[in-house]
Amino acid sequence: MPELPEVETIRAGLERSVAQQSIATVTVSHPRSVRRHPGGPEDFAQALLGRTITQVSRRGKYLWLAFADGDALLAHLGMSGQFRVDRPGDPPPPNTRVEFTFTTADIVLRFVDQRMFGGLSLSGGGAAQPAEIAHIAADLLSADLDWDALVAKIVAKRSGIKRVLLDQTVVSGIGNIYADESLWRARLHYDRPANTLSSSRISGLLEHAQAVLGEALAAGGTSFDALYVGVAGESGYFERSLAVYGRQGLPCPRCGTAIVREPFMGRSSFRCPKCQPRYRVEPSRPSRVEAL
DNA sequence: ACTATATCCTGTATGC
DNA sequence: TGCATACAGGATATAG
Repeated sequence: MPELPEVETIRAGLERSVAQQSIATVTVSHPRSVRRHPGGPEDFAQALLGRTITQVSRRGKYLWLAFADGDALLAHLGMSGQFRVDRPGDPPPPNTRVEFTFTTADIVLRFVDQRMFGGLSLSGGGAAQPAEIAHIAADLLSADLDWDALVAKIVAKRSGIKRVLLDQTVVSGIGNIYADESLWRARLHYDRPANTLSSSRISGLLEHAQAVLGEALAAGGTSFDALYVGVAGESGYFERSLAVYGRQGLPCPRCGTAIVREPFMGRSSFRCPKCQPRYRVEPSRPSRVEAL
């Protein structure tokens, strides 16, 4: 599942391949992949012709190709989206949904998406930052992150801490894999209410999350299968560094206890039952009212 | 305002 | 062997 490290790996690969290129042709082979474009697939393709890409940017799990005219092509990979940079004539990978060719580069850019939770859209005036993602918070690797404000926002929430980590309007870029890995490093249970944690504990959790994301990025992301690969089809290799995600029944790398898998928020959560015990509400001590 | 859930989608794995 | 079901989960719409 593409989360921040995977999206950033793809962003960097795209920037190396398509920056300074002008779009020559656009072929949409499945309308769902451009469902957020109001004018439909034909209008989407037509509107992109001749645009020159200046750079490729990212915020959280969104990325966008900025155009010289100030607009942008906004993309989200969803569960299974990929960008592939191929040679013309290379057979298209299965589930290729949109294809681009360029006026000068001898490459074809393909948006591939098996499950089609992802998609592409044209963002008017979005080159610096698309208005469509104004609600997406800064991520833990971004320069404009306000650490203290983030901690304050989290400590005010009553939701389980994992739900908060996954809320892209609080902090962006974290998905199920890195949420579980961060919580394991911080020895926290996923359902512990955020407002039962001290600010320093939350800050520590965020430092762990930042470290996990950075390490995964350095490894090129996490590839479980062919659903996440880089723009040249290469796998990331952070999977071997995962402590808990997908490892139910295997020993916790810290204490040896078997990792468990439990449903939470309609998806799987992985934790060490010994390092990350369920949070118990402190028994409120009988309030002796002195005056009585 | 805040919190939680239903929904979208398809290839793969598992169960009977 | 074949068919049915479960599962993977990011973001959004909707409900409470």
